[in-house]
Amino acid sequence: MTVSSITRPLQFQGPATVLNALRGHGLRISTVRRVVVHTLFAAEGPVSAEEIAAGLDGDRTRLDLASVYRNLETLEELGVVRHFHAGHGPGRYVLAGDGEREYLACERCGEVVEVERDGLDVVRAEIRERFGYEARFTHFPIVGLCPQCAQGGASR
Amino acid sequence: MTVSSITRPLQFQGPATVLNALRGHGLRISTVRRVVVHTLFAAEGPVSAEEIAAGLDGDRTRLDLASVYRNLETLEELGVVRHFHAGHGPGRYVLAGDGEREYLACERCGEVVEVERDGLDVVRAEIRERFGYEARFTHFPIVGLCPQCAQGGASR
DNA sequence: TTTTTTGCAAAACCTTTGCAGTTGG
DNA sequence: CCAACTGCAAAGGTTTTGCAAAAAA
Repeated sequence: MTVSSITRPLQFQGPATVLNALRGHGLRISTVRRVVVHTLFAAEGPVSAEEIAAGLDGDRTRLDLASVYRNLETLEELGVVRHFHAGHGPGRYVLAGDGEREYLACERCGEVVEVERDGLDVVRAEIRERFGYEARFTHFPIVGLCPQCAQGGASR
Repeated sequence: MTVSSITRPLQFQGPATVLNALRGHGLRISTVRRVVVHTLFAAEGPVSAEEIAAGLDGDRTRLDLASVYRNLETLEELGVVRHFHAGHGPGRYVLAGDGEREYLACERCGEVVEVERDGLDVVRAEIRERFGYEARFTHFPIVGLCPQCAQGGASR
């Protein structure tokens, strides 16, 4: 579960920015909220609710999963966070803020690579022309085999 | 949940062909098995295990869901069936047999269109060149907005 | 009769929800 | 103080699994 070329959001440069935004919306800064936000900033890429609950290093007192999900939902409504589903397994959450980044997920090893903005525009255009579909890879990214797994053999 | 341009598999032309194949593998032809196979042939496109269990017309005695899943797994191992995940909700099962057809799914209305074989080769090539990823749309199809929903406004 | 398959119940996994109690402002 | 938030427990949706009973060959 590696993630490469992760860039930082522009709109929210750090936990403090986000917490301020929350305050601005009449929301409160609870301990859980603070930890969730900090964890998202500390993460090196998309993380699951479970990873946030457990703490990225497995240390720290566990957060309640339900509270994590509720917080992620709140943050998503504010445009601070978004999530996507890459294959089976739990959803993955990332800081949003500087546009809708897209990902390619490997269905064998779980690796997720971030694609630079507009990287899939050509693909989207092709699909629009041929099928009339408006492909959106932000919530359901493209799944396939990463370069390493593609060489190594078939899929699972 | 409409599906257009569905073509019939080549390798297994009808329920009987499949049942023979099953027999050939030392498997037994139970009532449930027979019904599952017939339902797959009667379906006009990808169907969920639940739809198979309930019967396409909602009539007929319900099949046990666990048995349906077990049968689908068996049929998948034999290459008779395959399934994919289009967005949230249950997996969808289709007859396989004449190659890996691919689908485009609408994340708003649930519509699934079948893409003619090789229809996404250009897209795959593009992704391979740019990112080194071997995209596979057979198990996790492209999700987006169908022409109708794309016109109608934003997504859910 | 033997081996496969079923039916039911339970569980696993991810996520949401209800509610009483706690906490932030 | 009061609304927002938490923690826990329960439930919802999809899929899997265990096991004794039933059915296929």
